[in-house]
Amino acid sequence: MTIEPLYASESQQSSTLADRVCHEIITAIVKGEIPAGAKISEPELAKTYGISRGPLREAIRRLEGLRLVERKPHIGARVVQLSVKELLEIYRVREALEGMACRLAATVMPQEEINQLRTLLDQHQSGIEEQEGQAYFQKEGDLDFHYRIVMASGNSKLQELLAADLYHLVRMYRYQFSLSSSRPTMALREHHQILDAIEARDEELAELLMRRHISASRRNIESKLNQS
Amino acid sequence: MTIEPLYASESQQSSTLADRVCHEIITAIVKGEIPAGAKISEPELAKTYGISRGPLREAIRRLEGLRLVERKPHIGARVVQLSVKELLEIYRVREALEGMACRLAATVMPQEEINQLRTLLDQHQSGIEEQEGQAYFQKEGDLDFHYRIVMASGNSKLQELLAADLYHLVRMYRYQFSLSSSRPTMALREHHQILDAIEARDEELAELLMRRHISASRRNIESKLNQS
DNA sequence: GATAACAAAATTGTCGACAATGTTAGCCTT
DNA sequence: AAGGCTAACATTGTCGACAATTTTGTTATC
Repeated sequence: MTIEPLYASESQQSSTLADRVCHEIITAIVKGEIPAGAKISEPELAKTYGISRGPLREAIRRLEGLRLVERKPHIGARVVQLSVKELLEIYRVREALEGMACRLAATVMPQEEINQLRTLLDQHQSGIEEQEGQAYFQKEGDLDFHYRIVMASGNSKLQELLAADLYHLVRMYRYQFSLSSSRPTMALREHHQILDAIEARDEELAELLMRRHISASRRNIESKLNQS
Repeated sequence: MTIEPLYASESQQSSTLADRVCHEIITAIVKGEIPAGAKISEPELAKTYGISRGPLREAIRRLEGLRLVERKPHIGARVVQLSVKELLEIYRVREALEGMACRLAATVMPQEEINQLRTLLDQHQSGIEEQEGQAYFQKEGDLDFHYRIVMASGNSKLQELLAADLYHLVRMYRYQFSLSSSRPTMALREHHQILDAIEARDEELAELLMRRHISASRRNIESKLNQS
């Protein structure tokens, strides 16, 4: 794994306890170590991370803004409860936003970055063939591709809404339901097609392919979860 | 003014100091009482609102999540600095998201709500004719229309991203630059056309008109700010 | 007069303690 | 025995004080 997921670089130590613990809790929630719907006990978490309740409460306030927890005054905070309806809503929003991101990327993404991303896709290919990195691809690799497209769009608001807000929830849903593309080969081919369109500077096709790609993921999830 | 802006109903007292003060600070920032780029002094603000620094810091953490302030460790928080580039980026994002919201609203918005919204537009009309409510329309009325469309979309993620996050910034930009539709009559006509399309359950047209409406606003801002 | 090093002040970060609210368990009444 | 009241407990909300870091102001040197 030579190229690391970009968003994992959030793991910088940020010199303040509240920020550091905030990232740790995000990871814990995303990976399900703190299960969905669980109550967040301030004294307990404070002890777990070895900090006081002050910084911890600040961290919880940020988690609230990220929609990872829901707070009720004088009652406490709970990890957000997952619903299939909301997951599908997120995918509809992603369709609109990432379609736009992809169109922008087709215009402004430097050739250098395109080459790097192509390399990343090749690594995903190897991972799938060897069956060893499949879990990685399912859980993180796919989103890493999307992440880079979004960052390449050059629209900072788009970057904030998707990469800083929505993607935490998407990752969480994937870990929880342990679903997400049971179609890694197909998804990877679509990634290549999208990148081809970007490299060809074909805005319209790039947007279309991205929307179709996300739409396919959504329908995949839909059928999987409806049958159960 | 019989129908109040819906998002103004955030002014509920939320039984905890941090939440209450958070809303107060949001209003102060949006209206420019705390000017853009200004440093947020914790002791000073704490004294202003008569609270301790604990809840205040929690409030600041939420403002950070709303992108209304930027925080640097050990240095402090500053009100976000406005840039024309970002404002235009927001409008591009709104084009995508509100276009989608409008398409959804065309499908699911109850006739009852459509009628209410039509009444609201009539009030805007009176306000413009009498020239008395023009300032209101420019600053809040327009966004209130958009707010209701978004809420009518039924997609909770869309509602969160737009109404809970982006709209604070949009309102702030409008107050700061004291710009926004110097074309209230034209904008109002477009609002009616959009509502017509929703009432006719014409998804495609509704989305198209909303995108065009926001795009026109953006170009209006663009030309205004480029000439200066 | 300008610059660098140092010291003092102010600000942010963190903590522990107290107050207010919500929850729970036990008791009493019906 | 079931339901409601009460009191004890636990948790959240708030505060003031202390520690760490940055900024500011001063002084001495070049």
